[in-house]
Amino acid sequence: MTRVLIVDDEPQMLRALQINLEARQYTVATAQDGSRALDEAAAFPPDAVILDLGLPGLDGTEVIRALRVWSAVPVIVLSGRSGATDKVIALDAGADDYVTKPFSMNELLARLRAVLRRPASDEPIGGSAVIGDHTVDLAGCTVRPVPVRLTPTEWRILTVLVQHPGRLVTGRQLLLDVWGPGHERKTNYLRVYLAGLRRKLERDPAHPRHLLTEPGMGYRFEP
Amino acid sequence: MTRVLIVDDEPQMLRALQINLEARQYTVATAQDGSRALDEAAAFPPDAVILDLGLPGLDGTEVIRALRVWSAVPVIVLSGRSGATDKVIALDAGADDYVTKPFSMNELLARLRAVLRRPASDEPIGGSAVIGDHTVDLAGCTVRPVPVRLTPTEWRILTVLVQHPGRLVTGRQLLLDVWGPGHERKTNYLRVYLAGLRRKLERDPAHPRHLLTEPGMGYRFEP
DNA sequence: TCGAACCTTGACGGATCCTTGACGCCGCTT
DNA sequence: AAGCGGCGTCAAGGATCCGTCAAGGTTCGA
Repeated sequence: MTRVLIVDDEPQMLRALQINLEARQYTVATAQDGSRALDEAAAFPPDAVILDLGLPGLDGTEVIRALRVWSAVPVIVLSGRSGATDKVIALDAGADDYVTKPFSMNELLARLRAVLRRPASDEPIGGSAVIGDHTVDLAGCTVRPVPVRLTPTEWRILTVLVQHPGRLVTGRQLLLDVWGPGHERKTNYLRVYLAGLRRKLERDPAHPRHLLTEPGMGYRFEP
Repeated sequence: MTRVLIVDDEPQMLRALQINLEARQYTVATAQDGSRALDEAAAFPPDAVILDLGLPGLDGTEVIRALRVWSAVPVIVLSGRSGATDKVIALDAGADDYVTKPFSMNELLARLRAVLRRPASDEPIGGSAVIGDHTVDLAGCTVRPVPVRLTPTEWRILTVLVQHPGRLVTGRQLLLDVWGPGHERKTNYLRVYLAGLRRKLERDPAHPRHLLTEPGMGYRFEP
């Protein structure tokens, strides 16, 4: 179920939004001022936030900035002001969209669908993976129980693969993440380093079970 | 360098946007109609698209849908219409933002920064479908629970079909999306690859239930 | 200065995939 | 009944991609 946090100080607006969203099967949480909104977002991380700018106490822009310190949750700003500078300030503070009152409920819902459509970016940093007889710890850059020495480039490649377990990673994506823009064509790098990783980690490097290759597509880490 | 593709049929609007964006160090590509925009986006994938809705020929909404078949690039729609239904249609077609003319250049730039801020998702669009005993995951290019290996061309065809569930996709459209312009006559490709897909995914390849042929028309994915 | 570890680059055989043509089946038309 | 076009199937070739190896080139510390 998709959780939406609505922040507004006007009870009737809050209620109207809540009814409309719940009718569309969203789970709704509400807050009437900025600090309570931050508490609520921290306690139960929502999938999206609808935020009125004209809040008592903490300014709406400050709420966005505070949220953005630790969360990438999509934020749609509601505001009575239609001035361009207000929009610029809110968007640059970290808002994803800006809707001017009065607005159409259908438009707001469409914009909500639009920001929710983007891939949820709650991917954790680090993690660990089991390959053959080895357990690799990405955060600590260590391999247990038998210590195996990996080069920096090998670590970067392994990190990208392990952070998308079971999913295919395009050769282009891998080259982009590890070597940066401008190296998308050097697929031979990947061949060399994947061979090295398999030789060091796989039980049978000739028949890998975890660091798989998808011909023509890319590579995949299979847990 | 951040690449932005601007699509507008009015030369002066095109020029004004280009000058403003280039002054902010963006790399700008332009197109004056929908089909050229799609060609340009396929040849040099941009990091964001600014799209005028009132295009000659191909409708702006259709441009978004065609883009969304294979790309998740952020799209900001420009439009002279401020009606709520127009916004809803464009946003649900896959647009990320909707700006009504006349607009402030600073606001547009702020919205551009907002859509570019989200993690670079040059990954293909996701989605999943059930075919026979298999569940195909387009985002991860995986088939569960029994792993099935599909070739790159098979994935591209399946992506186009699954993105239009229940709807007919003409052979021409399929050839255009998968092989690009200039291959519209090679319908035998489709026969070969559809046969391969059915052999790998359908329970009874001789009597397909999900990857259907509409004689004389094209193909259809039936969920 | 030297050496070691690492990164780049090229070449080659083998595996995989794409393309192409041929053949037979089926439904429709003549 | 014969002809025709669209479709499914199959196999062979050519093109492309991948695994492997080895030889420089670079960086960094001893």
